[in-house]
Amino acid sequence: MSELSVQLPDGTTRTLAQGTTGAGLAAEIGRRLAKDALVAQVNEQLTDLSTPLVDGAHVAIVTPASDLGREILRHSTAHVLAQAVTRLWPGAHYAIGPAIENGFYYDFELPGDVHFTDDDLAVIEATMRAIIAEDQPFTRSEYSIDEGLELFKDQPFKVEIIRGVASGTAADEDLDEVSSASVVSTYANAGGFVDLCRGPHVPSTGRLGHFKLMRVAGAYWRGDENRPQLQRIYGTAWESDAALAAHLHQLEEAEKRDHRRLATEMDLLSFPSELGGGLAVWHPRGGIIRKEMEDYSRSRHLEGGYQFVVTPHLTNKRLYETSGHLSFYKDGMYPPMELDNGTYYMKPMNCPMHCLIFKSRARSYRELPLRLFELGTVYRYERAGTLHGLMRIRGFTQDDSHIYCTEDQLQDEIASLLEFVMSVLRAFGFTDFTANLSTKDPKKYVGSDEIWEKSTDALRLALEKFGLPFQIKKGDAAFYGPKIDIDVRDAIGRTWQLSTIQCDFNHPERFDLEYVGADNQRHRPIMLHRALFGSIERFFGVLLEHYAGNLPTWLAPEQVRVLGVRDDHDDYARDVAGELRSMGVRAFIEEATEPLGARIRRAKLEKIPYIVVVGDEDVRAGTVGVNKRGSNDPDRAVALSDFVRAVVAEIAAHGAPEDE
RNA sequence: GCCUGGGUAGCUCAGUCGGUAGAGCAGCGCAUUCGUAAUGCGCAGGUCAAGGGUUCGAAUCCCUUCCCAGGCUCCA
Repeated sequence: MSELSVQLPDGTTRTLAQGTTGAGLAAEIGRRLAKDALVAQVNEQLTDLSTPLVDGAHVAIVTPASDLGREILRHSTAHVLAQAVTRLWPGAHYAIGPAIENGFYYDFELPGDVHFTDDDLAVIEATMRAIIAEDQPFTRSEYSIDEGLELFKDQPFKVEIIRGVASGTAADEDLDEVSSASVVSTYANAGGFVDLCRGPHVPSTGRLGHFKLMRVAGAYWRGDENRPQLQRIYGTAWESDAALAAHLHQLEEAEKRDHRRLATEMDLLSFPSELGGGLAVWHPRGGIIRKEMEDYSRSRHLEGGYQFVVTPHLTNKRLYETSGHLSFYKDGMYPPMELDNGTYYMKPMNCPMHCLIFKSRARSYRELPLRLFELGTVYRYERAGTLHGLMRIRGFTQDDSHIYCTEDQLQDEIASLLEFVMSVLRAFGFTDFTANLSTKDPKKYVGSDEIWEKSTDALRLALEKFGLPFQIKKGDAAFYGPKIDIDVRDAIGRTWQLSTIQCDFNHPERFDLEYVGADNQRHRPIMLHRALFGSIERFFGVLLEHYAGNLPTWLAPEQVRVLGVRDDHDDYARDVAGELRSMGVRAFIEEATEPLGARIRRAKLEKIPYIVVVGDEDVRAGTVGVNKRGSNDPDRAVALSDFVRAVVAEIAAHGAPEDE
């Protein structure tokens, strides 16, 4: 009667006095756990440590060094941020402040026309540290809706959240802010700061402290650009100073491999402001990498049964009226050019033009699947603030292909596409793939339910067949058909969405595409869109970051640099480089006008895969000294013919399908 | 497009209170002739993003435009 029992994660049962809280349980288990405990997880539900446990519950104590623990820390740190801001700017409105990956944010509106600047972060952070030093308890209370509205009457964003929840029109994230549709829960700290929150929170602010405010940014209230723009402060928070330092170090590492920085350092390309934003020029060193990528792509497509097509950069607007894109995407297109015989646009996509190729004559079922491929350059007027290096630009080239097939061919075609895509991505060094399968948005789609179901199944089966882990994104498909997006994980664990395979029931309809079947009847083909790199520019950026600029030999702009020890070795060095070049290797020399160490250092900094040093012994014996990138232990006296053969083989192997 | 912060030599950056432009690296020249991550000396390099304004005087203060960064929104 006066006891209760709970089950712990290890399966054991504990008998506790009636009214024991999560904190009490942690204390019974051990002093260390009591000190570390942040919140309790009771029957999968997170509660404050101060909440009494219920009989028969499964209880786990959440500690900082866990995903859940960090999320709690981050959420509580966000509250401290809001408390600090209201202390520094009395009358500040605070909106929402969730935990996010690696940290947290909180959105604010300051009184008057005041805005945070970067310099304010240090002041806010100092105030937060003071609040943490005060070790203020987080005290939970519950109120009725009316009481809640009264309590937050000076906080318009909180009022809007409470009203929304009360009227049942709230978004999911708002439910995190209150407790239920009829109960408003709050957490109070010292000094009169109260925040709306479902909780739970750490017991007191003293549990926090391993955090750093990162930046201030604008963010629309409710994510709606027609509503007021608030100011968002981002921070990162961790369970220990060591974990915080590790995260900051990781950010520095990511910055070092930033493709914009590497592209400049390695003299690959630039974005001259004379061109305008989001438009790149490729320098010789970037150009040769791009050529290798394109050559490889073309050769694989040729093997894969694709037919190459070329379409213009400009088109009469009628084409996009037919495709139906003009009404949807006009804002994302460059403005029209009015000419004598009509209105023209820069092309933002290749698909409608490929449809015209399909339509140019009668098609037989014997031609299907018809796979059209083009490295097609398109122009999209991306909004100024969205541009980001090579990842988001205004002029770019898609490795774009459109496949026309019958319904019966759909299944096999998708399966072979998936295999093709991953095989090519592997050749570029990516090995870790995941996928998203986007399904029909019931509010916005064209095509019959049967075809949606059939094609969605085909996509799903293909993913399952390859054992590719995937998540279903319900309702995330474009209106014209379901799709698979493929993400790759890079060398430092970031994921990038690259390839896409999309079913399209819209274009064949709008362009009235037909083929004649074996039954001598006309049929509508299904169209698949497929981009593998997505955009060559973006893929190039991802590659650079993945390899931190240390591109594999087949892609490296300069593959071998030959250095004579003294200038009387330069002639032999030239012979070596010439021999390599005659075998198709990009090899160059740097004459011996500087000490060898300096020239080696430069070549290393330029991330050249092979540095070849030749001196007296080499001239005599027809050998070279090979200093391979990443190695600190050069090979001396390698026969030139052996070296040439090895490098040529390495370069040739790049793109060999992995099953060879 | 919106919010905040920026734009100084090819790159990275300094430039105080408004007094007229600096460093390192890279480049070029000369010397140095060297066996695996920096040889020395010298030279050159600038419409301080662009335009306008205030001022005796503007890299510096104000306005407009362009470009960049981080976010938000958007992304066929």
